[in-house]
Amino acid sequence: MSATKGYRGPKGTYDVYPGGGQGQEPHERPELWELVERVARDVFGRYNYSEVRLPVFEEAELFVRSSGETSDVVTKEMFLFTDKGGRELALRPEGTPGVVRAFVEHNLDRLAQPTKLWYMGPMFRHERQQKGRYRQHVQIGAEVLGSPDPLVDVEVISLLYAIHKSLGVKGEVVYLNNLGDFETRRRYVPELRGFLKKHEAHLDPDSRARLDKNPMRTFDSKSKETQELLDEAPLIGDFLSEDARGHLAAVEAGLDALGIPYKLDERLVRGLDYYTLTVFEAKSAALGAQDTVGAGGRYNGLVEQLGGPDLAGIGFGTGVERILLAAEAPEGGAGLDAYFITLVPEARLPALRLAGALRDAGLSCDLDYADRSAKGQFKGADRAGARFAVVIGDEELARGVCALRDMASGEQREVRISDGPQELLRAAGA
RNA sequence: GUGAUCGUAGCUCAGUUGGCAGAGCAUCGGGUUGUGGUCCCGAAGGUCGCGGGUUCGAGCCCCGUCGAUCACCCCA
Repeated sequence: MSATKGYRGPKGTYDVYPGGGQGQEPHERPELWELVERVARDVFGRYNYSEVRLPVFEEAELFVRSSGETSDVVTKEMFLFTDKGGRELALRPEGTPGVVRAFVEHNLDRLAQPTKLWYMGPMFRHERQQKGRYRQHVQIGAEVLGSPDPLVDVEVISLLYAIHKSLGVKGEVVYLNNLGDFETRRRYVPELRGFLKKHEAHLDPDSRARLDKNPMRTFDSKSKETQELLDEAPLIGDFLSEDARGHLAAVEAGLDALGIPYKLDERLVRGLDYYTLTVFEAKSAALGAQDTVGAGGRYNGLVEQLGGPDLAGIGFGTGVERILLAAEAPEGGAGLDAYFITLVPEARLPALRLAGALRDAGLSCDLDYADRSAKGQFKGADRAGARFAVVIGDEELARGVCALRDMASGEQREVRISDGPQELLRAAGA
Protein backbone atom coordinates (compact mmCIF):
# COMPACT_ATOMS: atom_id res chain seq x y z
CA MET A 1 0.00 0.00 0.00
CA SER A 2 2.67 2.46 0.97
CA ALA A 3 5.09 2.91 -1.86
CA THR A 4 6.49 6.32 -1.86
CA LYS A 5 9.97 4.91 -1.40
CA GLY A 6 10.33 2.52 -4.28
CA TYR A 7 8.71 0.49 -6.95
CA ARG A 8 5.26 -0.95 -6.89
CA GLY A 9 4.09 -4.13 -8.51
CA PRO A 10 2.47 -3.55 -11.90
CA LYS A 11 -1.16 -2.52 -11.99
CA GLY A 12 -3.52 -5.41 -11.53
CA THR A 13 -0.94 -7.74 -10.00
CA TYR A 14 -0.40 -8.82 -6.41
CA ASP A 15 2.28 -10.48 -4.31
CA VAL A 16 2.12 -13.62 -2.22
CA TYR A 17 4.12 -13.21 0.97
CA PRO A 18 4.20 -14.24 4.63
CA GLY A 19 2.22 -11.86 6.78
CA GLY A 20 0.08 -13.89 9.10
CA GLY A 21 -2.96 -12.84 7.12
CA GLN A 22 -2.75 -9.34 8.56
CA GLY A 23 -4.23 -6.97 6.00
CA GLN A 24 -3.87 -9.60 3.31
CA GLU A 25 -6.32 -10.95 0.79
CA PRO A 26 -6.55 -14.72 1.00
CA HIS A 27 -4.77 -15.14 -2.33
CA GLU A 28 -1.80 -13.21 -0.98
CA ARG A 29 -1.12 -15.87 1.66
CA PRO A 30 1.44 -18.52 0.73
CA GLU A 31 -0.01 -21.18 3.01
CA LEU A 32 -3.32 -21.01 1.14
CA TRP A 33 -1.57 -21.48 -2.21
CA GLU A 34 0.18 -24.53 -0.87
CA LEU A 35 -3.18 -25.87 0.19
CA VAL A 36 -4.70 -25.21 -3.22
CA GLU A 37 -1.83 -26.92 -5.00
CA ARG A 38 -2.02 -29.91 -2.71
CA VAL A 39 -5.77 -30.29 -3.10
CA ALA A 40 -5.73 -29.81 -6.87
CA ARG A 41 -2.94 -32.33 -7.35
CA ASP A 42 -4.75 -34.79 -5.15
CA VAL A 43 -8.14 -34.44 -6.85
CA PHE A 44 -6.67 -34.65 -10.35
CA GLY A 45 -4.75 -37.71 -9.31
CA ARG A 46 -7.92 -39.41 -8.16
CA TYR A 47 -9.52 -38.69 -11.55
CA ASN A 48 -6.42 -39.94 -13.41
CA TYR A 49 -5.41 -36.66 -15.04
CA SER A 50 -1.81 -35.88 -16.01
CA GLU A 51 -0.20 -32.51 -15.50
CA VAL A 52 1.10 -30.31 -18.31
CA ARG A 53 3.36 -27.32 -17.83
CA LEU A 54 3.37 -24.96 -20.77
CA PRO A 55 4.87 -21.59 -21.70
CA VAL A 56 3.01 -18.53 -20.49
CA PHE A 57 3.35 -16.96 -23.91
CA GLU A 58 2.49 -18.26 -27.35
CA GLU A 59 2.20 -16.97 -30.87
CA ALA A 60 -0.55 -14.36 -30.74
CA GLU A 61 -2.13 -15.97 -33.77
CA LEU A 62 -2.91 -19.10 -31.75
CA PHE A 63 -5.30 -17.18 -29.51
CA VAL A 64 -6.88 -15.31 -32.38
CA ARG A 65 -7.54 -18.61 -34.16
CA SER A 66 -9.02 -20.40 -31.19
CA SER A 67 -10.64 -17.87 -28.90
CA GLY A 68 -12.06 -15.93 -31.82
CA GLU A 69 -11.31 -12.68 -33.61
CA THR A 70 -14.37 -11.02 -32.19
CA SER A 71 -13.94 -12.22 -28.63
CA ASP A 72 -13.13 -9.53 -26.09
CA VAL A 73 -10.27 -11.57 -24.77
CA VAL A 74 -8.55 -11.30 -28.13
CA THR A 75 -9.64 -7.88 -29.32
CA LYS A 76 -8.85 -5.83 -26.25
CA GLU A 77 -7.35 -7.85 -23.45
CA MET A 78 -4.17 -9.47 -24.75
CA PHE A 79 -0.71 -8.46 -23.63
CA LEU A 80 1.03 -8.37 -27.01
CA PHE A 81 4.71 -8.01 -27.77
CA THR A 82 7.18 -8.61 -30.57
CA ASP A 83 10.40 -10.49 -29.91
CA LYS A 84 13.74 -9.67 -31.47
CA GLY A 85 13.04 -12.03 -34.33
CA GLY A 86 9.91 -10.11 -35.22
CA ARG A 87 7.53 -12.80 -33.91
CA GLU A 88 4.16 -11.60 -32.70
CA LEU A 89 3.65 -13.10 -29.26
CA ALA A 90 1.04 -12.82 -26.54
CA LEU A 91 0.96 -13.63 -22.85
CA ARG A 92 -1.67 -16.33 -22.65
CA PRO A 93 -5.13 -15.00 -21.74
CA GLU A 94 -6.45 -18.50 -21.15
CA GLY A 95 -5.17 -22.04 -20.97
CA THR A 96 -7.05 -24.08 -23.54
CA PRO A 97 -5.33 -22.93 -26.78
CA GLY A 98 -1.88 -23.72 -25.42
CA VAL A 99 -2.93 -27.15 -24.23
CA VAL A 100 -4.47 -28.02 -27.58
CA ARG A 101 -1.40 -26.67 -29.37
CA ALA A 102 0.89 -28.87 -27.27
CA PHE A 103 -1.43 -31.85 -27.75
CA VAL A 104 -1.21 -31.47 -31.51
CA GLU A 105 2.49 -30.64 -31.57
CA HIS A 106 3.44 -33.75 -29.59
CA ASN A 107 0.86 -36.05 -31.18
CA LEU A 108 -0.61 -36.89 -27.82
CA ASP A 109 -3.47 -38.66 -29.56
CA ARG A 110 -1.09 -41.63 -29.71
CA LEU A 111 -1.62 -42.05 -25.94
CA ALA A 112 -4.56 -43.84 -24.40
CA GLN A 113 -7.73 -42.04 -25.36
CA PRO A 114 -9.15 -39.81 -24.21
CA THR A 115 -6.16 -37.77 -23.08
CA LYS A 116 -6.89 -36.21 -19.70
CA LEU A 117 -4.73 -33.21 -18.84
CA TRP A 118 -4.61 -30.55 -16.16
CA TYR A 119 -2.57 -27.43 -15.50
CA MET A 120 -2.19 -24.63 -13.06
CA GLY A 121 -0.56 -21.33 -13.84
CA PRO A 122 -0.85 -17.61 -14.51
CA MET A 123 -3.07 -16.11 -17.19
CA PHE A 124 -2.86 -12.50 -18.38
CA ARG A 125 -5.59 -10.13 -19.41
CA HIS A 126 -5.17 -6.43 -19.87
CA GLU A 127 -8.33 -5.16 -18.26
CA ARG A 128 -9.42 -2.90 -15.46
CA GLN A 129 -8.76 -4.71 -12.23
CA GLN A 130 -11.27 -5.30 -9.51
CA LYS A 131 -11.52 -7.56 -6.54
CA GLY A 132 -11.46 -11.07 -7.94
CA ARG A 133 -10.13 -9.84 -11.25
CA TYR A 134 -6.45 -9.31 -11.89
CA ARG A 135 -4.29 -8.71 -14.93
CA GLN A 136 -2.21 -11.66 -13.88
CA HIS A 137 -4.31 -14.33 -12.27
CA VAL A 138 -3.94 -18.05 -11.77
CA GLN A 139 -6.19 -20.64 -13.28
CA ILE A 140 -6.47 -24.32 -12.63
CA GLY A 141 -7.74 -26.03 -15.71
CA ALA A 142 -8.46 -29.41 -17.20
CA GLU A 143 -8.84 -30.54 -20.80
CA VAL A 144 -10.04 -33.90 -22.06
CA LEU A 145 -9.20 -34.57 -25.68
CA GLY A 146 -10.43 -37.37 -27.86
CA SER A 147 -13.91 -38.26 -26.66
CA PRO A 148 -17.34 -36.87 -27.53
CA ASP A 149 -18.95 -38.98 -24.80
CA PRO A 150 -21.36 -36.87 -22.71
CA LEU A 151 -20.17 -38.74 -19.62
CA VAL A 152 -16.84 -37.01 -20.15
CA ASP A 153 -18.73 -33.73 -19.84
CA VAL A 154 -20.12 -35.04 -16.59
CA GLU A 155 -16.67 -36.00 -15.34
CA VAL A 156 -15.23 -32.60 -16.16
CA ILE A 157 -18.05 -30.78 -14.40
CA SER A 158 -17.82 -33.05 -11.37
CA LEU A 159 -14.08 -32.46 -11.30
CA LEU A 160 -14.60 -28.72 -11.19
CA TYR A 161 -17.20 -29.21 -8.50
CA ALA A 162 -14.91 -31.49 -6.48
CA ILE A 163 -12.05 -29.00 -6.50
CA HIS A 164 -14.32 -26.21 -5.34
CA LYS A 165 -15.88 -28.38 -2.69
CA SER A 166 -12.54 -29.60 -1.36
CA LEU A 167 -11.43 -26.00 -0.98
CA GLY A 168 -14.61 -24.88 0.75
CA VAL A 169 -16.17 -22.63 -1.90
CA LYS A 170 -19.39 -21.24 -0.46
CA GLY A 171 -22.74 -20.69 -2.15
CA GLU A 172 -21.86 -22.44 -5.38
CA VAL A 173 -24.34 -23.07 -8.18
CA VAL A 174 -23.47 -24.77 -11.45
CA TYR A 175 -25.28 -23.43 -14.52
CA LEU A 176 -25.56 -25.62 -17.56
CA ASN A 177 -26.57 -25.06 -21.15
CA ASN A 178 -26.14 -26.57 -24.57
CA LEU A 179 -25.15 -24.27 -27.42
CA GLY A 180 -25.83 -26.95 -29.99
CA ASP A 181 -23.67 -28.27 -32.78
CA PHE A 182 -22.97 -26.35 -35.97
CA GLU A 183 -26.19 -27.51 -37.55
CA THR A 184 -28.19 -26.23 -34.61
CA ARG A 185 -26.60 -22.84 -34.76
CA ARG A 186 -27.00 -22.57 -38.50
CA ARG A 187 -30.72 -22.74 -37.93
CA TYR A 188 -30.91 -20.82 -34.67
CA VAL A 189 -28.67 -17.80 -35.17
CA PRO A 190 -30.53 -16.34 -38.18
CA GLU A 191 -33.76 -16.79 -36.26
CA LEU A 192 -32.41 -14.92 -33.25
CA ARG A 193 -30.84 -12.23 -35.39
CA GLY A 194 -34.11 -11.72 -37.20
CA PHE A 195 -35.93 -11.31 -33.92
CA LEU A 196 -33.40 -8.82 -32.57
CA LYS A 197 -33.35 -6.80 -35.81
CA LYS A 198 -37.07 -6.29 -35.47
CA HIS A 199 -36.52 -4.74 -32.06
CA GLU A 200 -33.18 -3.12 -32.78
CA ALA A 201 -34.37 0.28 -31.60
CA HIS A 202 -34.86 -1.05 -28.08
CA LEU A 203 -31.46 -2.71 -27.78
CA ASP A 204 -28.59 -1.25 -25.81
CA PRO A 205 -25.68 -0.05 -27.99
CA ASP A 206 -23.39 -2.97 -27.12
CA SER A 207 -25.97 -5.53 -28.12
CA ARG A 208 -26.70 -3.64 -31.32
CA ALA A 209 -23.02 -3.74 -32.21
CA ARG A 210 -22.95 -7.50 -31.67
CA LEU A 211 -26.02 -8.09 -33.81
CA ASP A 212 -24.20 -9.13 -36.94
CA LYS A 213 -21.11 -10.81 -35.58
CA ASN A 214 -22.40 -12.73 -32.60
CA PRO A 215 -26.04 -12.15 -31.68
CA MET A 216 -26.03 -14.93 -29.06
CA ARG A 217 -23.90 -12.75 -26.85
CA THR A 218 -26.90 -10.45 -26.46
CA PHE A 219 -27.96 -12.79 -23.68
CA ASP A 220 -24.99 -11.53 -21.66
CA SER A 221 -26.33 -8.00 -21.66
CA LYS A 222 -27.05 -6.44 -18.29
CA SER A 223 -29.40 -3.86 -19.76
CA LYS A 224 -32.81 -4.23 -18.21
CA GLU A 225 -34.63 -3.27 -21.37
CA THR A 226 -32.66 -5.70 -23.46
CA GLN A 227 -33.26 -8.51 -20.98
CA GLU A 228 -36.99 -7.83 -20.98
CA LEU A 229 -36.94 -7.97 -24.72
CA LEU A 230 -35.12 -11.29 -24.57
CA ASP A 231 -38.01 -12.82 -22.64
CA GLU A 232 -39.74 -13.02 -26.00
CA ALA A 233 -36.70 -14.15 -27.96
CA PRO A 234 -36.37 -17.62 -29.45
CA LEU A 235 -34.29 -19.92 -27.24
CA ILE A 236 -31.67 -22.29 -28.51
CA GLY A 237 -33.24 -25.14 -26.59
CA ASP A 238 -36.06 -25.20 -29.11
CA PHE A 239 -33.65 -25.52 -32.02
CA LEU A 240 -31.38 -28.26 -30.76
CA SER A 241 -30.72 -31.08 -33.18
CA GLU A 242 -31.57 -34.61 -32.20
CA ASP A 243 -27.92 -35.25 -31.32
CA ALA A 244 -27.53 -32.11 -29.27
CA ARG A 245 -30.75 -32.81 -27.39
CA GLY A 246 -29.59 -36.32 -26.59
CA HIS A 247 -26.20 -35.04 -25.48
CA LEU A 248 -27.77 -32.59 -23.07
CA ALA A 249 -30.08 -35.22 -21.66
CA ALA A 250 -27.16 -37.59 -21.12
CA VAL A 251 -25.17 -34.91 -19.32
CA GLU A 252 -28.12 -34.14 -17.08
CA ALA A 253 -28.63 -37.81 -16.29
CA GLY A 254 -24.96 -38.13 -15.37
CA LEU A 255 -24.99 -35.10 -13.11
CA ASP A 256 -28.14 -36.40 -11.44
CA ALA A 257 -26.48 -39.77 -10.91
CA LEU A 258 -23.55 -38.10 -9.18
CA GLY A 259 -25.83 -35.86 -7.15
CA ILE A 260 -24.24 -32.69 -8.46
CA PRO A 261 -26.67 -29.78 -8.15
CA TYR A 262 -27.04 -27.69 -11.30
CA LYS A 263 -29.46 -25.38 -13.00
CA LEU A 264 -30.32 -25.40 -16.65
CA ASP A 265 -29.87 -21.87 -17.99
CA GLU A 266 -30.89 -21.45 -21.59
CA ARG A 267 -29.51 -17.93 -21.63
CA LEU A 268 -26.02 -19.03 -20.69
CA VAL A 269 -23.65 -18.21 -23.54
CA ARG A 270 -19.90 -17.91 -23.39
CA GLY A 271 -17.49 -15.29 -24.65
CA LEU A 272 -15.23 -17.65 -26.56
CA ASP A 273 -15.98 -18.72 -30.09
CA TYR A 274 -14.90 -22.33 -29.94
CA TYR A 275 -17.61 -23.75 -27.71
CA THR A 276 -20.04 -26.37 -28.99
CA LEU A 277 -22.74 -28.33 -27.20
CA THR A 278 -22.13 -28.30 -23.45
CA VAL A 279 -21.22 -25.07 -21.68
CA PHE A 280 -21.23 -24.53 -17.94
CA GLU A 281 -20.43 -21.91 -15.34
CA ALA A 282 -19.95 -22.25 -11.60
CA LYS A 283 -20.94 -19.14 -9.71
CA SER A 284 -20.66 -18.31 -6.04
CA ALA A 285 -22.98 -16.07 -4.09
CA ALA A 286 -20.00 -15.20 -1.90
CA LEU A 287 -18.49 -13.05 -4.66
CA GLY A 288 -19.52 -9.67 -6.02
CA ALA A 289 -20.13 -8.81 -9.65
CA GLN A 290 -17.30 -11.13 -10.68
CA ASP A 291 -19.14 -14.14 -9.40
CA THR A 292 -17.97 -16.80 -11.83
CA VAL A 293 -15.53 -19.07 -10.03
CA GLY A 294 -14.99 -21.51 -12.87
CA ALA A 295 -16.38 -22.20 -16.30
CA GLY A 296 -15.86 -24.25 -19.40
CA GLY A 297 -17.40 -26.18 -22.19
CA ARG A 298 -17.00 -28.52 -25.10
CA TYR A 299 -15.04 -27.53 -28.21
CA ASN A 300 -15.35 -30.29 -30.73
CA GLY A 301 -13.92 -28.44 -33.72
CA LEU A 302 -10.91 -26.85 -32.09
CA VAL A 303 -8.28 -29.59 -32.31
CA GLU A 304 -8.76 -29.94 -36.04
CA GLN A 305 -8.88 -26.19 -36.47
CA LEU A 306 -5.44 -25.95 -34.89
CA GLY A 307 -3.99 -28.49 -37.28
CA GLY A 308 -4.66 -31.72 -35.43
CA PRO A 309 -6.89 -34.70 -36.06
CA ASP A 310 -10.67 -34.36 -35.91
CA LEU A 311 -10.98 -35.00 -32.18
CA ALA A 312 -13.51 -33.82 -29.65
CA GLY A 313 -12.46 -31.77 -26.68
CA ILE A 314 -13.83 -30.32 -23.47
CA GLY A 315 -12.36 -28.43 -20.56
CA PHE A 316 -12.73 -25.89 -17.80
CA GLY A 317 -10.77 -23.14 -16.17
CA THR A 318 -11.22 -21.97 -12.62
CA GLY A 319 -9.74 -18.90 -10.98
CA VAL A 320 -7.74 -19.61 -7.87
CA GLU A 321 -8.06 -16.06 -6.51
CA ARG A 322 -11.82 -16.34 -6.79
CA ILE A 323 -11.85 -19.77 -5.19
CA LEU A 324 -9.99 -18.37 -2.20
CA LEU A 325 -12.22 -15.29 -2.02
CA ALA A 326 -15.32 -17.48 -2.06
CA ALA A 327 -13.96 -20.01 0.41
CA GLU A 328 -13.90 -20.20 4.16
CA ALA A 329 -10.31 -19.41 5.08
CA PRO A 330 -8.92 -22.34 7.05
CA GLU A 331 -7.28 -21.33 10.31
CA GLY A 332 -4.15 -22.49 12.04
CA GLY A 333 -1.06 -23.63 10.20
CA ALA A 334 1.48 -26.29 10.98
CA GLY A 335 4.09 -25.15 13.49
CA LEU A 336 7.70 -26.09 14.00
CA ASP A 337 8.75 -29.23 15.82
CA ALA A 338 11.52 -27.53 17.74
CA TYR A 339 13.01 -24.12 18.42
CA PHE A 340 16.51 -23.79 19.85
CA ILE A 341 17.19 -21.29 22.57
CA THR A 342 20.80 -20.45 23.28
CA LEU A 343 21.64 -18.44 26.38
CA VAL A 344 25.39 -18.11 25.88
CA PRO A 345 27.50 -17.79 22.73
CA GLU A 346 29.22 -21.13 23.39
CA ALA A 347 25.85 -22.84 23.04
CA ARG A 348 25.33 -21.79 19.46
CA LEU A 349 27.47 -24.41 17.74
CA PRO A 350 26.08 -27.34 19.71
CA ALA A 351 22.59 -26.03 18.98
CA LEU A 352 23.38 -25.68 15.29
CA ARG A 353 24.71 -29.23 15.21
CA LEU A 354 21.66 -30.66 16.97
CA ALA A 355 19.29 -28.68 14.79
CA GLY A 356 21.01 -30.01 11.69
CA ALA A 357 20.70 -33.56 12.96
CA LEU A 358 17.01 -33.08 13.70
CA ARG A 359 16.42 -31.64 10.26
CA ASP A 360 18.20 -34.60 8.71
CA ALA A 361 15.88 -36.80 10.72
CA GLY A 362 12.89 -35.06 9.13
CA LEU A 363 11.92 -32.62 11.86
CA SER A 364 11.41 -28.92 11.33
CA CYS A 365 13.33 -26.57 13.57
CA ASP A 366 14.78 -23.11 13.81
CA LEU A 367 17.18 -21.08 15.92
CA ASP A 368 17.51 -17.48 16.97
CA TYR A 369 19.94 -15.49 14.84
CA ALA A 370 19.16 -12.08 16.29
CA ASP A 371 21.07 -12.53 19.55
CA ARG A 372 17.94 -11.95 21.54
CA SER A 373 17.25 -12.25 25.24
CA ALA A 374 15.99 -15.52 26.69
CA LYS A 375 12.54 -14.01 26.92
CA GLY A 376 12.71 -12.86 23.32
CA GLN A 377 13.79 -16.30 22.15
CA PHE A 378 10.94 -17.98 23.98
CA LYS A 379 8.61 -15.53 22.32
CA GLY A 380 10.16 -16.57 19.03
CA ALA A 381 9.55 -20.21 19.84
CA ASP A 382 5.97 -19.42 20.72
CA ARG A 383 5.34 -17.41 17.59
CA ALA A 384 6.84 -20.12 15.42
CA GLY A 385 4.29 -22.50 16.93
CA ALA A 386 7.08 -24.75 18.16
CA ARG A 387 6.08 -27.92 19.99
CA PHE A 388 9.36 -27.96 21.88
CA ALA A 389 11.94 -25.45 22.95
CA VAL A 390 15.43 -26.86 23.25
CA VAL A 391 17.31 -24.74 25.79
CA ILE A 392 21.09 -24.67 26.04
CA GLY A 393 22.82 -22.37 28.53
CA ASP A 394 25.75 -22.36 30.94
CA GLU A 395 24.37 -24.99 33.26
CA GLU A 396 23.42 -27.33 30.45
CA LEU A 397 26.79 -27.01 28.73
CA ALA A 398 28.60 -27.73 32.00
CA ARG A 399 26.67 -30.98 32.36
CA GLY A 400 26.53 -31.83 28.65
CA VAL A 401 22.75 -31.69 28.44
CA CYS A 402 20.00 -29.59 26.91
CA ALA A 403 16.60 -28.81 28.35
CA LEU A 404 13.64 -29.98 26.33
CA ARG A 405 10.60 -27.91 27.12
CA ASP A 406 7.12 -28.85 25.98
CA MET A 407 5.68 -25.48 24.99
CA ALA A 408 2.09 -26.49 25.53
CA SER A 409 2.38 -28.10 28.97
CA GLY A 410 5.46 -26.26 30.22
CA GLU A 411 7.02 -29.54 31.28
CA GLN A 412 10.76 -29.62 30.98
CA ARG A 413 13.25 -32.48 31.00
CA GLU A 414 16.92 -32.90 30.31
CA VAL A 415 18.53 -34.87 27.51
CA ARG A 416 22.23 -35.55 27.02
CA ILE A 417 23.50 -33.62 24.03
CA SER A 418 25.92 -36.42 23.15
CA ASP A 419 22.99 -38.80 22.77
CA GLY A 420 22.09 -36.84 19.64
CA PRO A 421 18.79 -36.47 17.86
CA GLN A 422 17.51 -40.00 18.51
CA GLU A 423 17.31 -39.40 22.21
CA LEU A 424 15.71 -36.00 21.64
CA LEU A 425 13.13 -37.62 19.39
CA ARG A 426 12.41 -40.29 21.98
CA ALA A 427 12.07 -37.74 24.75
CA ALA A 428 9.84 -35.60 22.59
CA GLY A 429 7.65 -38.53 21.73
CA ALA A 430 7.01 -39.38 25.36
C1' G B 1 -11.68 1.61 -21.97
C1' U B 2 -16.13 4.55 -18.89
C1' G B 3 -18.12 6.35 -14.12
C1' A B 4 -18.06 6.87 -8.63
C1' U B 5 -15.48 6.53 -3.95
C1' C B 6 -10.98 6.20 -1.42
C1' G B 7 -5.26 6.68 -0.33
C1' U B 8 -2.38 9.00 7.28
C1' A B 9 3.02 3.91 11.07
C1' G B 10 4.02 -3.18 9.09
C1' C B 11 -1.86 -3.88 9.88
C1' U B 12 -6.86 -1.59 11.26
C1' C B 13 -8.08 3.27 11.54
C1' A B 14 -8.76 8.51 14.36
C1' G B 15 -7.22 13.48 13.04
C1' U B 16 -12.59 19.27 14.80
C1' U B 17 -14.01 25.70 11.00
C1' G B 18 -6.70 24.88 7.55
C1' G B 19 -2.56 25.93 13.23
C1' C B 20 3.62 21.41 16.37
C1' A B 21 1.00 14.02 12.99
C1' G B 22 -2.23 10.23 16.99
C1' A B 23 -4.47 5.40 19.05
C1' G B 24 -5.04 0.08 19.09
C1' C B 25 -2.70 -4.29 17.26
C1' A B 26 2.05 -6.14 15.54
C1' U B 27 7.68 -5.49 16.28
C1' C B 28 11.95 -4.80 19.74
C1' G B 29 13.57 -3.94 24.89
C1' G B 30 12.66 -3.88 30.25
C1' G B 31 9.78 -5.47 34.76
C1' U B 32 11.83 -11.60 35.94
C1' U B 33 21.12 -10.86 35.55
C1' G B 34 18.18 -18.10 32.15
C1' U B 35 11.83 -19.37 30.50
C1' G B 36 6.75 -17.93 26.00
C1' G B 37 1.44 -17.42 25.30
C1' U B 38 -1.72 -12.96 30.63
C1' C B 39 -0.28 -8.20 32.86
C1' C B 40 2.65 -3.45 33.52
C1' C B 41 6.43 0.11 31.57
C1' G B 42 9.27 1.89 27.54
C1' A B 43 11.44 2.32 22.57
C1' A B 44 11.47 2.26 17.53
C1' G B 45 8.56 3.03 13.43
C1' G B 46 5.70 8.73 8.91
C1' U B 47 8.67 13.51 3.13
C1' C B 48 0.04 11.99 5.54
C1' G B 49 0.56 7.79 -2.37
C1' C B 50 3.28 11.25 -5.85
C1' G B 51 3.61 16.26 -8.33
C1' G B 52 1.90 21.13 -8.63
C1' G B 53 -1.41 25.25 -6.91
C1' U B 54 -4.09 28.52 -3.11
C1' U B 55 -2.51 30.34 1.88
C1' C B 56 1.48 33.60 6.78
C1' G B 57 0.55 28.30 7.36
C1' A B 58 -2.17 22.27 3.90
C1' G B 59 -3.04 15.41 6.29
C1' C B 60 -7.44 18.78 5.56
C1' C B 61 -9.02 23.27 0.07
C1' C B 62 -8.06 23.15 -5.77
C1' C B 63 -5.78 20.72 -10.24
C1' G B 64 -3.11 16.73 -12.21
C1' U B 65 -1.12 11.88 -11.72
C1' C B 66 -0.39 6.88 -9.82
C1' G B 67 -2.72 3.06 -7.10
C1' A B 68 -6.81 0.53 -4.74
C1' U B 69 -12.08 -0.41 -4.12
C1' C B 70 -17.05 -0.60 -6.32
C1' A B 71 -20.15 -0.57 -10.61
C1' C B 72 -20.13 -0.89 -16.15
C1' C B 73 -17.79 -3.57 -20.51
C1' C B 74 -16.19 -8.51 -20.19
C1' C B 75 -14.48 -12.48 -17.68
C1' A B 76 -11.68 -16.91 -13.98
